[in-house]
Amino acid sequence: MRHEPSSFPSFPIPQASRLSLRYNPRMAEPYDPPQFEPRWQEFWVRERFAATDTAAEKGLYMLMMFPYPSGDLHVGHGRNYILGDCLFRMFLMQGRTVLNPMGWDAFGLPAENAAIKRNIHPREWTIANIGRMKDQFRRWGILYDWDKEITSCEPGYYRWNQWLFNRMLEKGLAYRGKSPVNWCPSCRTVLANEQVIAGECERCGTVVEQRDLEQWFLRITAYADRLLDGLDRLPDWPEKVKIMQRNWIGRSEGAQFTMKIQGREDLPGFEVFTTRPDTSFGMTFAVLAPDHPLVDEITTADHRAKVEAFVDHVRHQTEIDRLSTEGPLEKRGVFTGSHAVNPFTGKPVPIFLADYVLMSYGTGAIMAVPGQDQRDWEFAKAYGLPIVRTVKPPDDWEGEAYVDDGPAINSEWLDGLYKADAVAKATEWLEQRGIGKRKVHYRLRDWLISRQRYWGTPIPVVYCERDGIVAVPDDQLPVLLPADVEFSGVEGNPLERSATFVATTCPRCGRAARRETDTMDTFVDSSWYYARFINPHVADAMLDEGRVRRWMPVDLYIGGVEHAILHLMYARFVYKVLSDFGMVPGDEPFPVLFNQGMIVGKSNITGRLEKMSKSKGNVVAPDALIARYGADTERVYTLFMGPPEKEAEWTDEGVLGAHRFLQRVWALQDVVAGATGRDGERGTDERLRVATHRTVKRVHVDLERYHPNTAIAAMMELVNSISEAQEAAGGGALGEAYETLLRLLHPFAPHATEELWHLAGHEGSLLRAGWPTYDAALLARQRVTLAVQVNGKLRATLDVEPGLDADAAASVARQAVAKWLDGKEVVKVVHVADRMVSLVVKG
RNA sequence: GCCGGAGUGGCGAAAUGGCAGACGCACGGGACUUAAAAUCCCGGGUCCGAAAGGGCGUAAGGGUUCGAAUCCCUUCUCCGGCACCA
Repeated sequence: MRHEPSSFPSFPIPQASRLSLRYNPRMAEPYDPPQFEPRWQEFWVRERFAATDTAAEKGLYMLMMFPYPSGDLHVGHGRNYILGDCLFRMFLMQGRTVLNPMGWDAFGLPAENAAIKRNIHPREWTIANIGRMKDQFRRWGILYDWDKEITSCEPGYYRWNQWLFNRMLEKGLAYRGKSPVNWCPSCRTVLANEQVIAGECERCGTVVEQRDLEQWFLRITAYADRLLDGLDRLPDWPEKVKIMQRNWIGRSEGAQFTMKIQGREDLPGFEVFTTRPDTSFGMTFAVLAPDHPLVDEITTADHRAKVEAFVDHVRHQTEIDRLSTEGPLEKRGVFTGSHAVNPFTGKPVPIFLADYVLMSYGTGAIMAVPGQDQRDWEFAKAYGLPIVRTVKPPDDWEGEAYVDDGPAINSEWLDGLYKADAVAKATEWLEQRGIGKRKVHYRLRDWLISRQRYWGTPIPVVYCERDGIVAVPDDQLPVLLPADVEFSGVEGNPLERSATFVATTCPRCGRAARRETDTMDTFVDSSWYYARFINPHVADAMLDEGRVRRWMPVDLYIGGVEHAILHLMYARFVYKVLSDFGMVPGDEPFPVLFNQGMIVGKSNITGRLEKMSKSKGNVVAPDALIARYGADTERVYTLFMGPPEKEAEWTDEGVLGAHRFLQRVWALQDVVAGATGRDGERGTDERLRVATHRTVKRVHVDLERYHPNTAIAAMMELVNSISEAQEAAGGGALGEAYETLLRLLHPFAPHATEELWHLAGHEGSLLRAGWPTYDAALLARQRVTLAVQVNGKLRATLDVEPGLDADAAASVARQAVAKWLDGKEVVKVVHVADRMVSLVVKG
C-alpha cells in the first residue's frame, strides 16, 4: 500500500518526566501470559475496537481471504491473519477508520464427506467448526468486526448467488451447454478446468476422467480481453500472479481460414487456426482432432478400420495418458484417406488425425508446417511427409524446424518479407478472398459451475416439459436446500433423491416440472463476498449501492498465492460483471494484493520441508504453544521468521527466541521503575533518545513495506539500547524509550504491551494511545559515519558532522588515508553526502 | 519443454548501486549457583599474523562502474506455475 508519511496522523510523544515517576517501584511479577491474555481478549471485544459503521463512515478496507471452516487451525494458518491483525492494529493506533471483517467460505465437499462418515448434517458440522475457528482467532488476539460476519452456506447469503445467476442468465452470461467435462470419480462431481492440476483433481488427487455432460457455464471467455488488459492496471499486484493469470488466459493472435476437402464439394470443409499464416505455403499436411465432427465424413472406406481403432483408443485414454509426451509418434496419428486443399498453393495435402490436436482449443484442426514447427517436423518424419522451409534459417542453422524470424522463401508473393509483414500480407490475402480472417483465440475456457453435490448453492432453474429451461423468478428465491436428504454415500447427488426438492411446478405454466439438482461451484460464493461485507445484513438487495460505492474497492487484500488463478480470476470476472450491471465502482475489486508465503515444517513421513498438514505429520497446534508461551510469542515469532511473502520453516528454537525477546521487554518495567526522576548522564540520554526516534522511523517504514521481520529486529535493538543505558540514563529518556517501545510493539504483541501499559499506570487501551512519530530534526543533526574508499577498497571510516560538502569531505578523507595516497595522484573524487568518499588514484 | 522466482555464515535472515552478514537461532567461553535451569556478559565468514594490519569472500564464470549481493551476459542448482495451445 502506498501511504504518504504525511497521511499517518501525528501524535506527540509524551513528556518523559510526566510518566517516569508513576512506576510502582517494586519487582515485577514474572512474565506469565496465560495470566492476562484472556482478560485483554475479552476487553477488546467488549470495547468493540473493530466495529465500523459502513453507513456513516468511509475509511480503509482491508481484507484477509475468508477461510473454509475446516475446523482446527494450526500455526501455519496463523500467518496471514497475524500479519493482517498487526497492520490493522497499527492503522487503529494511527486513528484511521478501518473495515476489517471476517467470514466463512462455508459450502464445500469436506462438510458433505463428514456428513457421510459421521451421520451429521453438513450444516451442523460446518457451524461447529466455525465456532472453533472463531475461538482460535480470539486466542490469537486477532480482532475482526464480527457484526459483519458472513457465512456463505446461509440462505441470506446464497440467495444472492441465485439472484446474480438469474441476472447472468438474462444477459446470456450463464448458459447450459454440452461438452466434454472433467469428472472426478472420487468426489463424484465435475470440476472446472482450473481445478484440474496435471490431470488430477485439485482436491483429492484422483485421476480425472472425461465425460460428455450437459452443464451450466458462466461465460468468462467474454471477459478474456478485459481480464487480461486489467492486469496492466494493477501495479500493486505481485508480478508473479499477473504472469500466472496472463498465461492462464493464454491469448494468441493469428488467422483462421477454411480448408476445402478435395473432391468433396458437398462438405463445407473445416476451419484451421494458426499464429503463423506467413508459413502457409509450407503446409504439407493437415491434422484434425480425433473427436472432430468431420472425421466420420472424410474417412475413406479403405482407412475406416484404422481410423476407428485410433479414435476409440484416444477416447479411452485418461487425461494423464494424453498429457504424456512419451511414446512413438507413429502410434499417435492416423491417415484418413482424404486430402484438403491448401488455399495458398491450390495443392492437395493429406488429412491426418492426431491425439495432440485438441478439440477444445482453437478450431480442433491445424495446418501442419513441418519447416517451422518442431512437432509438425517430427510428425512429418514419422509418416514420411514432405518438408518445405518457408522461412530462411540463418546460414549456420543446424536444427530441424526453424521457428524464429527470417525472410520468407518458397512462398511466391511472400518471398523476402519478414514475419510481421508476411503475417499481415497473408492475412489480408485470406480476407480479400473471403477464405479467412484475423482471429484471436484463448486458452481460457468458460467457467463450469455445475457440481453434482448437495452442499452448495442450488442452481435456480427448473426443467419443464413444455417450457424447457425456466429460471426461478427472483421473488421465489432463495431456492433452499431441502432438509429431507440422506448422506448415505451412495452414487449420485443426494438432492436427486429428495422428494420435496426435485418435484416442483413450472413458474411459467404451472405444470409439473423437475428442479435442477446441480449446485454451484463454491468459487461463485467467494467471487463477490468482499462486496457483501460492506452490507451483510441488507435483506432486500445483493448490495447496498451507496455503501458499496463508498467502500469498494478493497484497499488491501491479503491471502495465499495458491489462489493466484482460481479465486482471483473468478472474483475479477464477477466484479467486472457487477460493474457492467452498474452495481459497483471501477472494475477491479482488489487494487492492492499481498500474497503471504506458506509456513512449512519438516515432515515426519518424508523428512522434507512441506506445507503443514495432518497427513504430513508436521502440524504444530497453537493451543499448547499459547498455554506455555502465550499468543504474543506465537505472533512475534510468526512475524519475525522472515519476510512474509516467502516460505518459512517453523522451528521450536525460533519460538524460544521470540519468547526471550518478550521476556526482556517485560523485565524492562523494573529498569524504568528503578530510574531516577533526574536527568541522566548527558551523552547517554541523548544516545537513548536518538535510538528511540530511529526505531520509530524504522518500524514505521518497515511496516509500510510489509517487513514486520525487520521492524521486530529494530525493536530488539531498542531493547538492547535501553538495557545498555539503564545505569547512566535518566528517567526521562528511559521513560520515553520504554513507552515508545510499548506503542510500537503493540501491533505485534498486543496482550503484553496492554498489560505493561497498565502496570505503568495508564488507563485505557494502547489502541487509543496513538502511534508514535519521530523527531526528524534530532535524527538529522546526529554525527554520521563516512566510509573512505581508495580505488574501490574501504580504507577508513570517519565519524563526522552531518552535511559536509564535497570539498570538506574530500579533505578529511585525504588526511585519513594519507598512507594510501603517498606518491600517487588523485585523479577523481566521488562524494556521496554523509555516506562515503571514493578516491581514485594513479601512479 | 516453456514462463517466472530464488541461490549471502552452522541455520532463519539483513543490506536492492555506497562500511556485506544488522537482528535472531544454534554454538564456544565467562559470571551467578552446592548444582542445574533461567538470566546476564564476551566471542564467532575465512585465510595470514603475537598484534597492528592485510588478503579473500554473497552458486560458478565473465562484463558495466570510482564502487556490484544488488545492474547486464553465460552456466549450474533449487522452488513455483503452465504443460502437446496450433
